[in-house]
Amino acid sequence: MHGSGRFTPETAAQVRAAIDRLGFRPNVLARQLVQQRSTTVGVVVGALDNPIYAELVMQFELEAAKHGFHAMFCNTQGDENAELAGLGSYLDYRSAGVLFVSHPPGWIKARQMIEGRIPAVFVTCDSDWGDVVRCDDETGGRIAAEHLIGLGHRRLAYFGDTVDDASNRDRRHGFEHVVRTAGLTPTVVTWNRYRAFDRDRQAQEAIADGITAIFTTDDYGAIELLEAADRLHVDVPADLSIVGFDDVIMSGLGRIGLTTVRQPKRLLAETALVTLIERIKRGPDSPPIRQTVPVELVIRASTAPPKHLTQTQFRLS
Amino acid sequence: MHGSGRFTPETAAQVRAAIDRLGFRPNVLARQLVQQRSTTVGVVVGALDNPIYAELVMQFELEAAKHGFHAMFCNTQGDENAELAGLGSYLDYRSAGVLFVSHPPGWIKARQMIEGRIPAVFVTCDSDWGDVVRCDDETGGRIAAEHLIGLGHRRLAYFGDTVDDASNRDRRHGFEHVVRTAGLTPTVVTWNRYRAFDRDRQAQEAIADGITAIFTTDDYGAIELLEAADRLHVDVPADLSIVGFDDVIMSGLGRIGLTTVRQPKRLLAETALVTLIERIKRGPDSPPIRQTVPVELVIRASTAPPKHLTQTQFRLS
DNA sequence: GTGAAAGCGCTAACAC
DNA sequence: GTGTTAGCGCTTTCAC
Repeated sequence: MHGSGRFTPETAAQVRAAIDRLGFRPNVLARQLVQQRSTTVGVVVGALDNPIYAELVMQFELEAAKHGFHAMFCNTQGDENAELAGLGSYLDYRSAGVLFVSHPPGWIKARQMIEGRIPAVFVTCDSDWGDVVRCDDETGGRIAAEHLIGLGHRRLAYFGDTVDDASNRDRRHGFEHVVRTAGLTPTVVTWNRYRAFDRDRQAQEAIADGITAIFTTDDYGAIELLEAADRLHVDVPADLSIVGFDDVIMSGLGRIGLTTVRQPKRLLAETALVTLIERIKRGPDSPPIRQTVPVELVIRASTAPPKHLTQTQFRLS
Repeated sequence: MHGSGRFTPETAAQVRAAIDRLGFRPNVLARQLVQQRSTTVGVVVGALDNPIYAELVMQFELEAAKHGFHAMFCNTQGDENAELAGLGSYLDYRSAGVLFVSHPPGWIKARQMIEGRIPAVFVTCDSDWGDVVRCDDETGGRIAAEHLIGLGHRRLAYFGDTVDDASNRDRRHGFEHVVRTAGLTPTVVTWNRYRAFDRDRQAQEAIADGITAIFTTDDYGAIELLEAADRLHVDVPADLSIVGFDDVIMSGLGRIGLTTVRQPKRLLAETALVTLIERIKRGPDSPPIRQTVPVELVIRASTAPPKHLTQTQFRLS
């Protein structure tokens, strides 16, 4: 039935009819057992209710299906044990690969479990053992800074996540580099996304300190900041410009209107799958593959020249 | 190793050590092949980038993991063939169950494929053959109407999706019932979520028609409507009150502030999994299980008394 | 080119 | 109780 062999057309037709009639479906478990390879790919994600992950994970599945793979997934919720349990089950299923969407909370043990057994590709985050597909985070930070400085801002801040992984670090470095090159000194603040009170205080301090523009490490943080600004009656963008990173769908809503650095989600997913397939082909011993995809600045309503500039212009006119 | 049998403690320790050393993991495929049952559950979802689905699907996986199941998923994107392909692979994997998160686009063929083979539970939508777990849509529509009428609105509209499935229908019925009982006549408009231009026109017509309050069949639509209102410079809630349905995380943002009927996502997922397990236990021939979970009105900034009322109050004072 | 047979890794049933 | 064996549903190899 599977390609080879030749039968009389009527036999083939009969068989096909029987298949349809009985609804026969080959048992994937049996096939994969004997073939010693599976079409399952495991996706490990922090939490699907974070829009950027949901968008990425959706693209993964779409791409996986396109290549004949079947997607499994688990939400780690930032919990190491949940992650290891998920990875364990991918091991048990003899998955063809695992896709990490965010920096694994239990990365040491995760490595012990997976390395050399299942091809792993890290998307949107870094790794010193698996393959990695990332966007050009450094450039992202740079264009954010260039945009803000171009608008006339002189007092700039970077608001970063408590987990300072390679992606966040590169975004910050790109940003800091441009700011320093312009002869300015960026303020760097780390804020805990789980503590609303602290966030408000930190936002307020930055503003009291004369900061007029903030680059955050992701849209999630940027939107939190927007909320904090609203609560503090700080006008965005008149009193404060904000640039995010990711470009989640939400950021494009009129009411949010976040200027941000767009990650090409579809392309990230395509590249991730192609990388995975390449890795399967090359085997575990060939050197790690590292891919970078470009980013793009999307200008919306959350950025504008700082107020003192607009006032000056007003006085001049 | 699996519970029964007794060995000397040292043998057990040796074996365990060997397992750890070699990283042995039982092959799930082999086990499930011989046991004739699997721990895979398939989730079929429209598109994960719709927040309500992402939130639900995340809860499914969390619940599934809690019960020892492993989640696979596929995005149908509203495409019948994509859905059938996904269902096919769940069949091939001999999945323990399939969870439908939205009304299946290819429901006739879907039924033919799945019914009698894999337990199916429909969450947030209806079905005349599988088990269903839904929230109390009718009551949801009612409390939305009661809230708006209680605020003093007299000209009310329901904005429904083009797919008028059982959930949408019940929400509308509940809404209409209360409105009519109050001696009023609701306007019903069906809008196509894929055509922004039409939506703006329809929103404008409703407002021109004197509508002061709209209940939409989901938050997605409500937020679209909010956007349309902003574009048309219609003030929400002063000129127009809006009530959604779902309570996605986004709706709780200060800038969105959508009054909405909350679906208890976690509870829906818990109930769905319990129902699935019950179905597996009972076998395919026992009658369908239907479960309902309660909803709750969440009042935010998108609803207020209609302007003529506020003006009257102003004149009176 | 076609059919029979071996075996993938595991579990369950059955003698010992 | 413990060891052995059959067999889950496929694919692949190897005679014919």
